[in-house]
Amino acid sequence: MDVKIIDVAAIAGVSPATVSRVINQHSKVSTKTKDKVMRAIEQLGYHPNAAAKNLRSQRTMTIGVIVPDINNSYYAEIIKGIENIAYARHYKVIICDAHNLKEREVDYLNLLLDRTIDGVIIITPMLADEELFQLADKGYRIGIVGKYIEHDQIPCIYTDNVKFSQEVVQHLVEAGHRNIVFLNGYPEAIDSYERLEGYLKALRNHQIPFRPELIENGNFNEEGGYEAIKRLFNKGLSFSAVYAANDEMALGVYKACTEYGIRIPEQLAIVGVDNNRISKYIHPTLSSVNQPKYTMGAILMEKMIDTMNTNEFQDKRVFKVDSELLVRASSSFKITT
Amino acid sequence: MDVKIIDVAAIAGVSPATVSRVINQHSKVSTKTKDKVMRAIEQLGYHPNAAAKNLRSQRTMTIGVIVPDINNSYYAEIIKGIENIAYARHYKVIICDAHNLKEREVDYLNLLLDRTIDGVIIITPMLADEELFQLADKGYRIGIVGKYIEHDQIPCIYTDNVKFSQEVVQHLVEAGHRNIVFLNGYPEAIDSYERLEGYLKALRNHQIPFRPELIENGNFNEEGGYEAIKRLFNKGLSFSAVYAANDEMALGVYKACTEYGIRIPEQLAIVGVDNNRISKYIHPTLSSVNQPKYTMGAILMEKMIDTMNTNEFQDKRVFKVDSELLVRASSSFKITT
DNA sequence: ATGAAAGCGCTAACAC
DNA sequence: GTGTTAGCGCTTTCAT
Repeated sequence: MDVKIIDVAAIAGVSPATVSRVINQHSKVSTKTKDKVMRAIEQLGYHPNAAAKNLRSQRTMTIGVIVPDINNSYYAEIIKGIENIAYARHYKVIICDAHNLKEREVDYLNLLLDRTIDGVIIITPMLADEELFQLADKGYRIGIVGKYIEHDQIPCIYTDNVKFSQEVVQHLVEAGHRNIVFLNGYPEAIDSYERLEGYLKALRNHQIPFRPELIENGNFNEEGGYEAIKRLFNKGLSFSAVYAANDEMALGVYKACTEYGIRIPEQLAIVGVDNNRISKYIHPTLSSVNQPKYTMGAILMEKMIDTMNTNEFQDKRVFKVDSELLVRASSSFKITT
Repeated sequence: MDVKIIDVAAIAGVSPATVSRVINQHSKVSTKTKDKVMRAIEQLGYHPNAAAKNLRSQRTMTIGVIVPDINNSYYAEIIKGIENIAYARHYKVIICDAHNLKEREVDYLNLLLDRTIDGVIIITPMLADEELFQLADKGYRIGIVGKYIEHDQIPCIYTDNVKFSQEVVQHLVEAGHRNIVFLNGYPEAIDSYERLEGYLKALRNHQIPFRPELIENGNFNEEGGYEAIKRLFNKGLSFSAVYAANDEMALGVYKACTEYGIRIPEQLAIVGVDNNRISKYIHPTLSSVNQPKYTMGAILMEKMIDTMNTNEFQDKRVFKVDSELLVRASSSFKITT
């Protein structure tokens, strides 16, 4: 832009300071001068220069969002929640696709250090908690979606993996299953071990003996789920149900079943997690756990903005939201022993 | 950050200008001083302040991307291409979800005016070409994905809707269909009328009479496709195939077929566009046109960055990429008359 | 209620 | 090859 605050000031016959006050609603301006200034702004088509503003005010009104994979509808929905609140509060969102790479996560975190962004929301971080703590301790604003964090400066929102996992297993047990495979993601991921924990707890509650050979790793993706279940099939193990730690892996199980001629749900029941849109369309429809993704993004963003503005956690820091098991065809067959 | 360029300069025993030169690889620095400076930077943990840099250099190294809906895998894939190039070229990407609202598109475009971003890529813009021209004429950098634009300062990339539409219809005709429904999106959308144009051309080529009553609008979404095809069913019109201008609407057709007990593809053949991931999973699998989404995003971003840096279109401005019809089960039944 | 003036931290033009 | 200096355009004391 060529026109700057001093030009507006000249036209309006006031000082740049006054123009600034008008723009930033600094109350202490008479209605008359405010009008003059507004007219001048209008007339010149003045737009405040963001960089100058940022430099002077030491904030950018921009939040970074580090997401493992933007083209995964699970994350996209969370981003949608974040973005929507951002828009309403006049914040901008810089999207950072980490491609599931820790290195990229770190790279993007550096935007904090050079003040490109005022804060960052990390969705299911790969970074160790310790590393996040260090940044927070230095005063950088961080928020976490999808994981509980033990640091009083880091707001976080997550869902109770253990709880819904127990519900999944209970549902399967009630349908008559006692030999239930658990397909987990990468073992380091919080979502993996918490879901595993729920699985184990539920087995215990129902006095079903734990068979470690029924646990397999599928890396949270379709191919991984496909390979994992094939390993189990090939070992000749007996089981009548699969609880996959996400829908992608469940999709892999479908594929393997087609190849092996195994009927779902009569011969094998399947339950996934995420309520991926595909789960409603695939045949048979896939039972899955639905998480309030949009809400998680929205709530955390709201909290981030609030704490950045007040510099205080006036109340809640940790948000735990409930997920819900949606029973569909893939697990709707009762077996009798 | 508390440490600034002058602090580094002091420690290294040089001037701030030299430090700046080192940071920005301004060659004309002796290896010795460069080393000293690097050490000082390291030692102090110095990070250049982005706002100051932006203000001084009049650029933000940030590109805005205005997308109709981020939680649509079609767009998400394009963004992925954009984002990946941005990362490689050290650009940041501000994501702007227009929620299919022209008003929000305009809002986000304003980021250009206050120099928050150096340029903006609009994916299938709602804004009239004229309005885009005006911005470009004022020197703002704009790029378009998914539409041809007639302005020598606006790079654009798009796919040949007319061409692949003809292929779709030809495929259907070869399978014996002569009464083919065309489900289009909102009529104003370029993708709608170009696909319609291809449909009409193909009919002409095959000397099939055009029946206007076989054209219905489905607004590019599942619900719209569902309603549209129901209107046709209810009118008692005869047709044996549906060409839906996108997969979402095709999904709606599936739903209606289930309700009406119509078998796909024996009683009704269906072809969509976008190669939505669901098309591979739904039963029967949906024939669809695959667009090189990722590539479109990547190529355009590359072009944007190049032109922003050289201030010139050294060569190509318009990119036309090919799409490909993927024939699946939903249209794999030959009928004989 | 308003104005004057001092920077925010950096880069680039000009010296040397 | 390196230093000096003058801003980039804005906000914010401190006066008045």
